[in-house]
Amino acid sequence: MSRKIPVSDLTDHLGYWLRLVSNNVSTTFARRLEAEEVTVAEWVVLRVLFDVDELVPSKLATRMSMTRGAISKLSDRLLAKQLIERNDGLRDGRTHALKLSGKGRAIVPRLAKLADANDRWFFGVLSSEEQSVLRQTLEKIVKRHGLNETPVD
Amino acid sequence: MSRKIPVSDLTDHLGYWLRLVSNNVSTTFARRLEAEEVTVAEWVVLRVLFDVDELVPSKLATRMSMTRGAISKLSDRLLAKQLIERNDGLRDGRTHALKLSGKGRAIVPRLAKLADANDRWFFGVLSSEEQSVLRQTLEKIVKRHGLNETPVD
DNA sequence: TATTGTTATACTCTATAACTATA
DNA sequence: TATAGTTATAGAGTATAACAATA
Repeated sequence: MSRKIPVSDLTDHLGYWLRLVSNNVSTTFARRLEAEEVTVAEWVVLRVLFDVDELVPSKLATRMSMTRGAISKLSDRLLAKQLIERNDGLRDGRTHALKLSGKGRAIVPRLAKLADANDRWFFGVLSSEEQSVLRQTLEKIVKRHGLNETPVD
Repeated sequence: MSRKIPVSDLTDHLGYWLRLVSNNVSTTFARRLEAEEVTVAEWVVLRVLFDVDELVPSKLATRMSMTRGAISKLSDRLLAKQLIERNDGLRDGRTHALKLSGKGRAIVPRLAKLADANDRWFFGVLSSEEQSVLRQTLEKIVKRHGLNETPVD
């Protein structure tokens, strides 16, 4: 008698469902951000700078778990859009500090509202209890695997 | 008196935690797949074809919620790797059927084991109950928002 | 005319590595 | 030497649109 080799289905994996939902949340958020001409990665940079005032590119790279090259291109775009500024007057002549421009600081609260709305829209189909459990579960995975980085894509 | 404008934090959003975990799950899975020289998107195509035997590119595009152009490039790569084959003998002369090659069919069980291992490794930090609840919650979001597509990135 | 698949273009993000300037 | 930032290259994904062949 022949016995079929068991091959798991795509939908057998939690990673599948996570990816399906996460991609949709991020893509929808990206569309909302388009109105402000900002990408998701750019939003993360702006929101981080909103709190810390000044940050050198290498710190930003670590914080966002992106390469220095990627941060360089990202900051180029933000500088071109005049959403951030450079402070070249640091002691260490190799580096410089990135900080929000007035325009950049002004836009962050609007972007935050878009993020709020996006989250509400997607997760509003869950009860408060379900949302709370989901968050705890995700945070547990993050903590157990040491995923401290800020995701951007 | 001045009152600070409340600006939500990145970590206030469930979308943030979802993206953080999902990106790590997918990136880790992508690294495992590198050993078989297959990308995540390619894996999904192979796994879909494993069940349906034959599928035309436009159906695949719908199923994976990718554009026809993207599927075209993806199938080019899979053809070059000889993991799939084309059947050009369809009634509709504009299209053709994609199907697994012998090599492609042989590799799917191995890839499925990699997917299993990746999922176990990531979500094994959760109890069975937590895993079950997480899945139900994600499926609820998918159903409520009509996200029927198979994610690929 | 509409549809299918291909191709071209452009953009974002990823990764590696070479390169310059400075420490 | 090592580090910080930039730049180049390549790959994979996204999207739009033009195009040829066929329905």
